[in-house]
Amino acid sequence: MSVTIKDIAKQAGVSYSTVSKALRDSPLVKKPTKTKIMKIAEELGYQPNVAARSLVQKKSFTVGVVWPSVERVAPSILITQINDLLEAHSYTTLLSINKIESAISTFNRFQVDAILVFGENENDLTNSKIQSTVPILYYGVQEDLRFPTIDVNRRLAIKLATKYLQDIGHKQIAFIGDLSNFDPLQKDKLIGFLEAMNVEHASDLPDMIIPTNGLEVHDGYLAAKNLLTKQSSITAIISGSYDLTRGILRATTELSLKIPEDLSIISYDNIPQSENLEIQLTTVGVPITRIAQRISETLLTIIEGETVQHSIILEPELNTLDSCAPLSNNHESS
Amino acid sequence: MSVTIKDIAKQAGVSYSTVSKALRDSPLVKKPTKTKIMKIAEELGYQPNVAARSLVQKKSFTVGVVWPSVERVAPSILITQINDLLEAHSYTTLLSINKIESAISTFNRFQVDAILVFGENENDLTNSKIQSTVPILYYGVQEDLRFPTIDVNRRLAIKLATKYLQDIGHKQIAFIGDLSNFDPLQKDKLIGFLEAMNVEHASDLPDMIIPTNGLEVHDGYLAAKNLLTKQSSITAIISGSYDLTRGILRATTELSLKIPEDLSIISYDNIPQSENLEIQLTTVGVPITRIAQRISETLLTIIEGETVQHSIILEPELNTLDSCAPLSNNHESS
DNA sequence: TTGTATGCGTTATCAA
DNA sequence: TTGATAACGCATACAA
Repeated sequence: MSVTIKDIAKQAGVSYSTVSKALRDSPLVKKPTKTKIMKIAEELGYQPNVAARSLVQKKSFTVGVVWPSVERVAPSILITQINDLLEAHSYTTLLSINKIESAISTFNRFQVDAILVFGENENDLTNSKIQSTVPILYYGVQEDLRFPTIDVNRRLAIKLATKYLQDIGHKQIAFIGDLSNFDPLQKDKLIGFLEAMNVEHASDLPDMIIPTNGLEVHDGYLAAKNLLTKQSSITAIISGSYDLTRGILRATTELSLKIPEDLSIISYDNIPQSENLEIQLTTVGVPITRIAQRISETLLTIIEGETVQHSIILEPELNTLDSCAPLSNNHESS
Repeated sequence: MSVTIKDIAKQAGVSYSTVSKALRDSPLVKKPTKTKIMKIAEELGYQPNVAARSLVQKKSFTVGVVWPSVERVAPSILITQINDLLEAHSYTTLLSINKIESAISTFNRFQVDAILVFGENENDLTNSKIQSTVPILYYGVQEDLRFPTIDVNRRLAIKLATKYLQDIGHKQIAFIGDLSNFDPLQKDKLIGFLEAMNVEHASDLPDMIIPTNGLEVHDGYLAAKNLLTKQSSITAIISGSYDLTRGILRATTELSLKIPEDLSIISYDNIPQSENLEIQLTTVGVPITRIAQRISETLLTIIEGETVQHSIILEPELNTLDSCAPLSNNHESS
């Protein structure tokens, strides 16, 4: 049986409405009474009942996050950051790993103040009839045109990377990315590459597009090892993800290739380089902190009932560090 | 503004208490009235308000899951299964990725019916004063002696595996596991190995204990490749995790080793083999379905207010498939 | 500065 | 078979 404000009131010898005010730090309560009440609440281990509060306030100070694919590691850092940001505004986040429809329904019953949806990229179920009184924000994929969406411009990211390499003289540039599933997010990166390379189809650059069988470290390793042992004309690599890059670096180390002297590398990446790699990577992408920031802001905005831009696209930035070098002449002749 | 039973009552021309009964499918309401009400509720997109319901019922039909380290992939399959199992009993699960203390506090305010904690293995904060009106169940690590815990017997798992290999004639058995962090869960596996091998310390078997630098596929790959290229006396490998095993298999494939003819392998594993490996692995561990089953049951039991065994240890099973073979004489001589 | 009364949406008890 | 009403825990407008 949990303790209520009435229990505190009894202990403190005041009315329970006074307790309610005191706990909310209202100026309508004298300091001594307030401190006394606070102390008793503390002692009794009082926890305000969210149900009761949200019933009267019509607000739960809670954001529901729909996360149907827990297995995927990538968004987990993002979630953590969003959680922290929202917490600073005294919002709690709660996750549901149910299917999107049922999760949204749950959150509606719980009267959360907003819902953030991490879409499943696999199946775009635009047909599903989502009913929600609560405002919804999508991240990643536009699944439902009725609700605003935030996404990052992956295509431009890879395009930027490619152009940069071209600017510093590279022509033989390889793109290593996962094209094994029909993940539109991964495909988009390839398109950015094709655009920068000024070709229509992937088949126009058979030697420069190196598909992997997944997004794991080892996939990058295999692709790079394969590429670098048999083909020496490549002077730069663009990697579609951080994990692939780690694999690529393992391959170059094994082959005793020096970065950036023998090979330039740019990695698509959102995550600030926490792990100490052998080298400071040149990366391209939208920093995850910026994504988290923008999502949190937008969430708070739609909670206020204000409307937001329907489709928010976050633009990537190139972060030039040590893993790229201009193409020197002696390199070209090798 | 969401629709309430009063809105439905008005539409249907009945009292709202009748609506309440009808929606709960009470026998106290005539069929025609019931169907009529149901229909209107449907049309209006009615969603029952959990706050109001749990306020009066003192029950939210919700289980809170504390999951402070979203990044870790391993438990995610488990959570998914538990979620499904509980859903079948009409319970909803909600996850929190906050720190354990704050997550538990949140769930208390939400008046969930039970809390499941996936402990952080890194820091055992037994000292933290956790206040909870709601019953708690720990999984993995016993962090707080006041609450019941479910765990799997990793030590026995590896011991079983080792003994089995010994039974079929192997003597030169290697254990590949992650000992890089001070993760007690991983350490426990090593102890099982040492017990079966009948030695006190890891230093007694320098050539047979192969530590990796992590639990990733590539870590297993490196360890195995290193081991198998320089040391040929090993006839069997016990792998501390499924991912390590995948790496090990890549190494053996590269080295053209035949499993089980040239080398026997047993993998620690909870997950039913979904991925089609080249070979049907002999595995040891507690099947994840069994873990999920037991956790769900226990959760439901403590929700009923009944007490459960304080420390539940799930015992592993050996699942002998194709990756192990008795040690033949010609092998021994090689 | 404190206390009283009302209502949030729902279930449950009792009366009709 | 239906309807009126109290109660859940809390916040708040209003009275004291």
